[in-house]
Amino acid sequence: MTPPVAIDRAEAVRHALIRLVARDGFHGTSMTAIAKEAGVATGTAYVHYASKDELVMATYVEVKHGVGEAALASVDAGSPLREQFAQMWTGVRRHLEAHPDRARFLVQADSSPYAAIAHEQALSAEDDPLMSSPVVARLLDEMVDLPPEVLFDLAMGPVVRLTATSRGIDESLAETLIEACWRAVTDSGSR
Amino acid sequence: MTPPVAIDRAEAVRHALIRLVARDGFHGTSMTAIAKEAGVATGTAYVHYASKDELVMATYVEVKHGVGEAALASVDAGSPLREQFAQMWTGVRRHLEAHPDRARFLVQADSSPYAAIAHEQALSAEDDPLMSSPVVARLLDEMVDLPPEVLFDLAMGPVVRLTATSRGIDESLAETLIEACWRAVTDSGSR
DNA sequence: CTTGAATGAATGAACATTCAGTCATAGGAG
DNA sequence: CTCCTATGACTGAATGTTCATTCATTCAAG
Repeated sequence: MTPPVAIDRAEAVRHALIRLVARDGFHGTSMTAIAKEAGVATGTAYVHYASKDELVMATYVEVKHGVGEAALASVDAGSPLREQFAQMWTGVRRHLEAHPDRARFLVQADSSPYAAIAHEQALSAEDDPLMSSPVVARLLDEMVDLPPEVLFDLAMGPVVRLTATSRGIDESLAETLIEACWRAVTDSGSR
Repeated sequence: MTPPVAIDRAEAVRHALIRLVARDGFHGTSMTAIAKEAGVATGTAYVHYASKDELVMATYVEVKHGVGEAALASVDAGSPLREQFAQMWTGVRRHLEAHPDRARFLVQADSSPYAAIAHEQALSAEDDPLMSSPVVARLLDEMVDLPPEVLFDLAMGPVVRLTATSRGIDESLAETLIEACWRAVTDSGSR
């Protein structure tokens, strides 16, 4: 008769970090505030993470993974590539619309010095579900000759940044934007 | 016989802020460190700015203006629109390559809560040299039916983010990217 | 002499991190 | 089954540091 769900305090701390960074930025988010938001004592965060930086890293990696999974989960491998692209895009859109705090956390973490450190350490490539997916590999093949990170920025950057905004994305905006992003990374019949 | 250039300490403080945020992020950049980097006393920053937030705002606005001016300065009003776009893009690229710290500062400020506050206060529209330019207005007219901020993100976002990166942009990457960005915001002969 | 920029030591608040102690649980001994 | 002990998550007050901000004072220029 264990309790139906033992509280995962490490997760509570990570999610509190996401919420506070989304609202107040990295400056203005203290460990004290995180612990309070998570409903946990100050010391508890340090049971699970050696330092604030380590907590931020772990959270960043978790959020990135979540986005990657959401992207892949919505792709039907039988569809044409252009269709697969729209499915991925929409998968990410829905995931981030369901978790707008993660979008806001992500854009800030991605453009902060944390991102550089994280990519050196944890996200080399095989750790990233997107990079190691054959579905994505086929899509990248179809695209313009540009480094993968640049292609990601062109293809998926706008969804992430827009869901992080108060504006949000309605159906018609989504449709127009998917087309714009596809056009950017693809160059069907030119030159 | 005034000294050839009286030191503009307010500017020195702003530029120190940019350098430190570029290296260490907003967290990890203290007023003490800024003053030291600027070669002034701690109190001096407060002679010119009422608070750290006000200093950040002023710096953010200055950097944005600089990018806007660099964009416009390189446009030849007689060229075809597609050409004007490339000129603007290249103008921004060169400006940020000459000041990589500003690129790194900009991406961080733009995705932080500071950006939202700044846009409420100082950058309504008529303050933004880009938004009030007829050249830009004609370009926006030519583009896909999307909100101006989204068009900016698609058209110029990649330059800013890439110059903020260690990777940098070589000539061939620039050419390919300008085409990609133009394709994104424009939809000449489709449907 | 007056004015206002510039100074940097001083201040109190807020910060990240620590740690001595509490408590719930698990497992072995009886 | 009951008791005892060991384990480790959890706590929050305490620690020393660093922070943003202040202000009495100096200084240069008019």
